Amino acid sequence: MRTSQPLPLYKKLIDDLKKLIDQGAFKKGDLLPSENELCKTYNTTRPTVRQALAELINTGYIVRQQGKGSIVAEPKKGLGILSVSGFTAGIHDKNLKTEILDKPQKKTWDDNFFYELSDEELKAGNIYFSRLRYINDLPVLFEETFITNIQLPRFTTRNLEDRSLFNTLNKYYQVEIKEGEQKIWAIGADKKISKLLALKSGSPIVHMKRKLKTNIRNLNIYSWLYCNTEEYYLHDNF
Amino acid sequence: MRTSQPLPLYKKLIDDLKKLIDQGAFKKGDLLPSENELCKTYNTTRPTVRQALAELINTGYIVRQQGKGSIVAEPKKGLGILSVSGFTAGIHDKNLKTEILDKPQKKTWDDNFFYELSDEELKAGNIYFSRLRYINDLPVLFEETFITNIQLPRFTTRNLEDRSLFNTLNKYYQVEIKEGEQKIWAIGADKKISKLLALKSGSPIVHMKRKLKTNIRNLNIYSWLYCNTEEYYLHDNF
DNA sequence: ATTTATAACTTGTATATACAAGTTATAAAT
DNA sequence: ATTTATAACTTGTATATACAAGTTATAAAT
Repeated sequence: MRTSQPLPLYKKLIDDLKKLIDQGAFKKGDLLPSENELCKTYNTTRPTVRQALAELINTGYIVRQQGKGSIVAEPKKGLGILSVSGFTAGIHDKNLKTEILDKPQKKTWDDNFFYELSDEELKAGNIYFSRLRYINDLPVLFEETFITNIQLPRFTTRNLEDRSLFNTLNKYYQVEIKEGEQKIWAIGADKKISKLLALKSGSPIVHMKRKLKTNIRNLNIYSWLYCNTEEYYLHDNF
Repeated sequence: MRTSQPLPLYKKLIDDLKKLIDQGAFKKGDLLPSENELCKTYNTTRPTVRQALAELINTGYIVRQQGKGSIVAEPKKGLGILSVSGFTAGIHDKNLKTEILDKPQKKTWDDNFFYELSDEELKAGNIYFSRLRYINDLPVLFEETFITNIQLPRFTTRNLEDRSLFNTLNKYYQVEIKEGEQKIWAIGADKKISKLLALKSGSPIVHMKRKLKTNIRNLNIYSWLYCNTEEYYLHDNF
């Protein structure tokens, strides 16, 4: 791979500060070093430092208070993507299980795919896989995923258990989710879905179709979700 | 009311540009005046202009492209709040109708209200109302709303038809939505809901419970939604 | 007519600086 | 001991400027 050009200073500052907060060096409520202190540390000037801090405000890492400083906050939840929550206690990692039903495989797009596809996407085809997620050994969420097959060498051999899809894309392929959309319906479970989710046929389930756009042109992630909400619900912070 | 201090220049720029885009003077895909042109018009310098443009990027009004300019975009939907969309054509204003079923009225909180309430909220009570929304004369969304009754004089006399709840709160009471959460289920419509939404009893509908926090302490907006998704779906951009 | 180079534009990153305005600890006055 | 003023800090807003780097229309060369 070609060595990429050096990061702009303000982006390095963003990365450094986010890392420090993520790692717990600064905890919620703590004051970040003042703008002038950061200027000295990074040998730069306030406009550059403030450019970085603006990004931390947007992503919810900090709030600023005039006269006081930059206060570390709870980072916002990611992108309005719904997570599954239980009615009672929080769901611990060990109560979550993911089963791969269809292993990642190269496919061509269906002729009447729900979303409109660009010519580049049509040419590239997709990588398809499906997963069934369990909470406390109860099947709760069936998910089919289509990823445009662009710049994803050896992806079909990756391990996608747990919550690792976004991690894998980010770590090995530098893919970041930029924005997206989701559509939501309530439908009656058909035969296949009711069997997967251990429900009576026709039981109300939440169906979602999502399109996530990434930082790489034409590389989009599409997913169809079918969720059993008898014991759990879909949850979203914004 | 006391005359507030003059708006900072960059905020005036934000307001002006947003207004121009909202009013359609610049349409999706159009190029905004270049930074240097805006500098001349407002008799200021690029850092100030860029401070304003940064805000427009964050709220999704524009995207910028190096070498080209600031391109007007589709503004992001607000705060991950789901809107109702049709399968076919876009929904025009005249196809939307809102019927007030229960007029705004002061109430006390239910003993086992779904969300936990602060002592101040319990003491203040709430303003309750319910609305039924139609698209093309089809009842699609039944919504019950509870607003903590704090600093809302004469609210029960306000007109809440159309999409004006947030506008009313903002315009007359300076209330802004800061953050929120939503929980989503698929349920079978009970007798009352199925009648309101003109569905067979037991038809799958989307049920949401939402809590929206505002800039005013203890003033929260709670709403229960019941949505008929046979002809339309809930839609969300993020 | 087509290709190539260039000039003139655009936004991206950065420095250097100034004063306004809010917060907080300290020193001075009572 | 308590109050008051001040100094030293913080972020907020703004000016002025410079060069890098991407885009596009135009002019020059072929």
